[in-house]
Amino acid sequence: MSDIPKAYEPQTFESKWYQEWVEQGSFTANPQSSKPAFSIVIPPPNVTGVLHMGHVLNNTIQDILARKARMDGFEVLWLPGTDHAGIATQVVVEKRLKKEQGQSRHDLGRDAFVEKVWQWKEKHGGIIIDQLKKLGCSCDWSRERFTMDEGYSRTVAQTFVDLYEKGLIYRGKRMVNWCPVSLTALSDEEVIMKEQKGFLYYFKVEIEEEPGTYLTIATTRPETIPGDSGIAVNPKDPRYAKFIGKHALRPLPRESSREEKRIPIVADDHVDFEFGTGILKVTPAHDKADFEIGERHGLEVIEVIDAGGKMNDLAGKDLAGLDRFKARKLASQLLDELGLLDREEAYTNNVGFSERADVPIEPRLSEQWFMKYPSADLAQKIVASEDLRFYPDRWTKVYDHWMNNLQDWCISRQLWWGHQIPVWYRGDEVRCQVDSPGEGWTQDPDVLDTWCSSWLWPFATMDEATLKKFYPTTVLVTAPEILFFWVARMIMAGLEYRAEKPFGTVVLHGIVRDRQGRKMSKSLGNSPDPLDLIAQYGADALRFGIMRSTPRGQDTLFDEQNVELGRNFCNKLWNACRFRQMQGGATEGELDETRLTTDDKWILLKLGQAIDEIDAAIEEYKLNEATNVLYRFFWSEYCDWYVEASKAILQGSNDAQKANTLAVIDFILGNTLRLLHPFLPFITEELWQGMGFAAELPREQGGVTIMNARWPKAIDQDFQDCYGLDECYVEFVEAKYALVKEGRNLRAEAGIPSNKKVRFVMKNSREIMEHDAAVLKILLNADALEIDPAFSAPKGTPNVHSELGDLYLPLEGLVDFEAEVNRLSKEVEKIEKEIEKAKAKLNNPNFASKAPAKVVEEHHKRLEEWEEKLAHTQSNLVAAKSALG
RNA sequence: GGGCGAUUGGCGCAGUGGCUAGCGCAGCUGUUUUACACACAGUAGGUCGGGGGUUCGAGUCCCUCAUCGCCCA
Repeated sequence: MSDIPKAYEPQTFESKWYQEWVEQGSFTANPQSSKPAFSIVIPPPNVTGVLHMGHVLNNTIQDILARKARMDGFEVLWLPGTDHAGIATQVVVEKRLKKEQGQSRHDLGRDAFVEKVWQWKEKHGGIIIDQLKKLGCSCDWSRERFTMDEGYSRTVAQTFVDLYEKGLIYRGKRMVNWCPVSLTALSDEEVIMKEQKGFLYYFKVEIEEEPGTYLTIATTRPETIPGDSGIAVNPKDPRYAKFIGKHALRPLPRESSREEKRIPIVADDHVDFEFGTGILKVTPAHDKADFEIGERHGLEVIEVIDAGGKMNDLAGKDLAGLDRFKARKLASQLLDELGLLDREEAYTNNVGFSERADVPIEPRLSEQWFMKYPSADLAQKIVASEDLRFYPDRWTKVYDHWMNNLQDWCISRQLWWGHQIPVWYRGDEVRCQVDSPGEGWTQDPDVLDTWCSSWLWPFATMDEATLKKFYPTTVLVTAPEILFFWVARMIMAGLEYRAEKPFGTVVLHGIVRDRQGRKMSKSLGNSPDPLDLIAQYGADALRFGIMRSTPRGQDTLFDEQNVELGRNFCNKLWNACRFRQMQGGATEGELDETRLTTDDKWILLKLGQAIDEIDAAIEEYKLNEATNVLYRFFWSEYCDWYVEASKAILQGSNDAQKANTLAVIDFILGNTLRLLHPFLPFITEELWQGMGFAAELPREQGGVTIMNARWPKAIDQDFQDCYGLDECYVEFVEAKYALVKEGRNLRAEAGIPSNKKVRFVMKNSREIMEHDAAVLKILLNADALEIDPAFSAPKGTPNVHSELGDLYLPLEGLVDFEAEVNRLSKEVEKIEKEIEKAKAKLNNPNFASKAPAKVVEEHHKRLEEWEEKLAHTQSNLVAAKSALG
């Protein structure tokens, strides 16, 4: 590091170190290791995906935890991989096929299409993995897994067979959420409720038994009228009781015969009499609640919308062939023409949308595979008993609520890309087994929901030896969005198949939003490309920026400024190391207790405090807090105060003292680099090597890479005793620095530029040692600092009062007394207010009698301090006034 | 409709019932001083969403209302 560039240029070393780490095998987990295990499985990103800010946040957290654990002496496994993402991937490849060859998947046929998807995956599936490497993720790439790997797929199939044999998987004709664009069933979790502005159509039906009598029904979906097979009212609703058991005439299709139009009026408790007119049209084929009502009353199921969302022949001549939304308009028109449309009202309701295709789902009766969740009770208990913990812990309630309302899981998808269901048919025979029973058997064409494979991720990715060492995993880091999709299901799968929880802790982080709080999305164009940010600022800067701005468990409002701030921090670190290098001298000298200055003791104690705070923060997964402590310690405490103070020695001529200061600096920097390494892996490695810290250490303590360095130890009592680190030095040094601030303020008030050297006089009230005087001088940028306990200043000399004494800025006729009077008057006013407040409190007899003695005493002391300050300021004010004349 | 969360200087956030409510960014003023202008120094800016209550004492605890966000129906 002889030739360090002035500015921090991450591009010059980030990829170099990553390659080095991989070549050294630093990320590889050894199941035979005798060290304690720490393991994380990555939430596998979609194989079709590209890195977005959410991944950056998610993986940075995991990397911090993994790197910290390595430094703590754990054998770490961070297991990476990707997810085959059934619908998303199939759609991507289908679109491509259409564009490039003008073909649909049906033109190719199933086998050829699946082959195409594999080709696509081989070619493009590695993109996101490469991007994670750019971010610095220390995953064990030798164990990279894909949910469609052969071994993994087999486990998925075996699990299906097992649950089938246990009677937990069954096939049935049910109402499912159907996506008319993807042409597949979806699970409840894949349906997103969205508010939609629409209309409530009020239409009339005639009572068959009472010609001329009409009932008015409100519906949001008049196009489904041809599918109505009944009318329902609440039996407790007096308005309609007399119609129960009679029949209504369904107005559509128009061409139906009177007999075909005749539908029964039934009584059902589930009808809400507040909604609309309190009368419900029942369409069992196209609404889940209606289906249930239909079942209770034996109503016919009339399907009028096909799989693609178009009206079929049963919808009647007028509507057949139309898209469902066009049909809605036409249906209301037809009702109007028939004189049966009473009115339309604007109405906002919640409509379920397909998560993937972003179109309204169509409830549809179809033959699907369903799963009753295994080990659900245990899964609920293990979280309730805190044997498995969520951070932040409020998510336990959300989890619990979902677990209390478990619905069977629709696991079949009408796709080609995925794990084909291991069920075989020959004539009427059905067999559930992993491999084909032989000739003449055909496999169920459906594939499994992607989550029905990824729920096995924490163990299906590991071989026996790995499981033995690393299962259950230590922590799972993910977003609450997939608490039900994935986390809850993994818990159940883990308990069922490993008889053990899949992870001890779940860390749930927020969503990355833009500055205005909007979710980042491609269509809004508000999502920056992390790779661009890395190219511009460096991966470390991106990591630091996002961690520093991410409140625990709350959403992150992302602003590129955060990354810039991260870059600035790296630049500061870079230059602080550069400054050390420029002082020359050997690295890592021993600390000599007898030569430690008050500033040395202060910074060592501050380091100790920072280590304690960082340890505590990481322990609770408050990584932003840890980041902030690092920022504060390094920038404000070390650079702004300690380094500046150390110049009093480094620019002096005492070589032995200089060497000791350098030893303190090396001690602090060595610790700081290690503390920062999990957050900023690249720059810390570059500097660790460049500063020569690596050279002197054994391999397992950071000799080869900072990755293996030991996490800093707390500055414990032994250390403090050994180096005479008493808390009284913190107090003294902070009083010293407070005096510096006051003195600098005096200069600024007097309009003296910060680079102009001036003379100060200190009338000290406590003993000031030579070193401390030198530090005061350099920090005040004074050309002279006289220490004179008997100093008598000319009247009106600007001065400040402090714990260590009074500091005067003799200006010989240059004082602007008017400004001074102004400033001091304000000061007096402020102090008087504080005194009033303190007095009021102390004069309250209840305060004296009920508050703890310690608090009362503190208030007395505070009052005294204020009064002393007031006296001083007032005398200054009087002097300034008299000088003014 | 049910649940969860948020509300503290312009912005983003900290704040175990008790120091003068902190921090960072942005702002303003000054400075190219020998690590860093991606910097340094100084400085302004807040009756802690409203209202009640408990308490000697409330940003902090309780009740209530309001606004915003998320999840579930």
